[in-house]
Amino acid sequence: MASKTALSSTSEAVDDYLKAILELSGPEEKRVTSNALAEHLGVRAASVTGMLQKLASQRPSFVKYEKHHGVRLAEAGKRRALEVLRHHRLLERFLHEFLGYSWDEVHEEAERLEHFISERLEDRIAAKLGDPEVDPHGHLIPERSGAVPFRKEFPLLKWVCGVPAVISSVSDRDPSALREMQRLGLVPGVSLVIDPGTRNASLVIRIGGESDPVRLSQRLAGEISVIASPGSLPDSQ
Amino acid sequence: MASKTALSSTSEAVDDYLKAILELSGPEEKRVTSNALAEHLGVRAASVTGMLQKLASQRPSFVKYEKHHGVRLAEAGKRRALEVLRHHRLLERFLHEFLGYSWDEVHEEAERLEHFISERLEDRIAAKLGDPEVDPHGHLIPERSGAVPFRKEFPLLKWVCGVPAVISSVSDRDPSALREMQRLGLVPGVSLVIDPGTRNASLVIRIGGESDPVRLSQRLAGEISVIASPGSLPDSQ
DNA sequence: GAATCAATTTAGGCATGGCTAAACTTGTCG
DNA sequence: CGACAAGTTTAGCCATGCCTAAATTGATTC
Repeated sequence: MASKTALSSTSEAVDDYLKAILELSGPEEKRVTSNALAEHLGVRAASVTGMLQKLASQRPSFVKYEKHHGVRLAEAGKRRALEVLRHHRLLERFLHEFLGYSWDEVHEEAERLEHFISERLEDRIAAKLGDPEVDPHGHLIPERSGAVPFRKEFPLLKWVCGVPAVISSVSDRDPSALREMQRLGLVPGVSLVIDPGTRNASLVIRIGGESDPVRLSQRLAGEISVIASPGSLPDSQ
Repeated sequence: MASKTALSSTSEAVDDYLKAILELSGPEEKRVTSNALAEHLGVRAASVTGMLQKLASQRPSFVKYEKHHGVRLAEAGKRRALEVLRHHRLLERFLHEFLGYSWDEVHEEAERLEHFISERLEDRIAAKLGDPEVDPHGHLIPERSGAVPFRKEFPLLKWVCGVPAVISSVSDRDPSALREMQRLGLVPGVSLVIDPGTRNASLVIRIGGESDPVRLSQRLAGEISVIASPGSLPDSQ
């Protein structure tokens, strides 16, 4: 490798660590433990420690790391993590919209390519798509500037029985779950209500305006996030 | 890395070696020397030796390598090299046609992405483009099956003065040369004739039907390949 | 305050794919 | 034949990023 972007370039592995920290630290930007990272990334905790030490000691530093007390993103790390996340979501949308990829196929391809597309390609794809705000799973696409769009959403499993909700997003990690959701019509934008017949292990819901209740496994329900159905709650202002 | 394609997967580096051997060995599949590979790849000869030993000792073997006597592609290596080359040329065409990339911008982006696109994406891109036969620089795109299209073409520098020719392809490696060629209208499909006024160092040509002669630096002329203008030579049969 | 346990870090290794410096082949010329 | 130069290979080193096994630390709990 002769001369890339020179200062503080990132490898695929580094990208993956930064993305994982971004995701696991959540909107409150909590510290993330080595173990949580190890599990999320599918590597051993000792490998995580090694990488965190390297990321923390670089100039500019990608993470703030305190031994035995977890890690959080520093400015440069957050910037790169958001850029890669933007790549991922733009790619998913592009593959879906222009290349006939199905809902459950986009994630894997985007996961590989997100590390390697240039700023130029990122821009061309965004332009071709008309600067979209969400990916095919309903996740918000970070802006080019690094601004982070935010939307308060709730796990379906914690939603209140009887209150109408709209699916805001679904996890993109499990293709078979995605196929099942598509079969049931559980896609972002669809409204539903949790039925009183619900037990602990699984959820009974009514989808859209339909009257037939559907039983949802906890595994599937756990992949879905919702927001309040517009108009269902008085807007407090 | 847990479980990829398992048997004989390729790294970016391996891909680059195989592509380089394919290119340098030419249609006659001559043996390629370590030095030639080192120069082409921008690494030291010692590094090449190490890699060739590894490639030759794998099962199935990617190359046939004899110490001190160069290397040639084995079956598996040729298959992978052609696949990567197909990726490259399809990507160039796709970036040019669908994403507004200019002639001189496509190579760099395609060079990075060619290693990472799946068979599925390769197929979708090919379908979207209508299974094209050439890339934006006029190079033939290998078929999915691994079949190698072939066309006898000649370096413009070795073409005969006065005989009409058509540009069949131009090298994609030098963006500034490509911009200059585009400015002059020297793109694949354009016809030209070498003028008698030609000296050793540079070429004088007439482009298309125009009467104004143009002086071409040897550097630029060296990037251009031509075929006989249809009808200019009696078809011997 | 000490024992214990889980989480975490250190120590030491492995594979990949570069590098330099030093040896060794090969082919050519006298 | 023999010597030399160019080309090639070997030997030994570095960085990345993963691993296992063995410390170590922090947070209880008595």
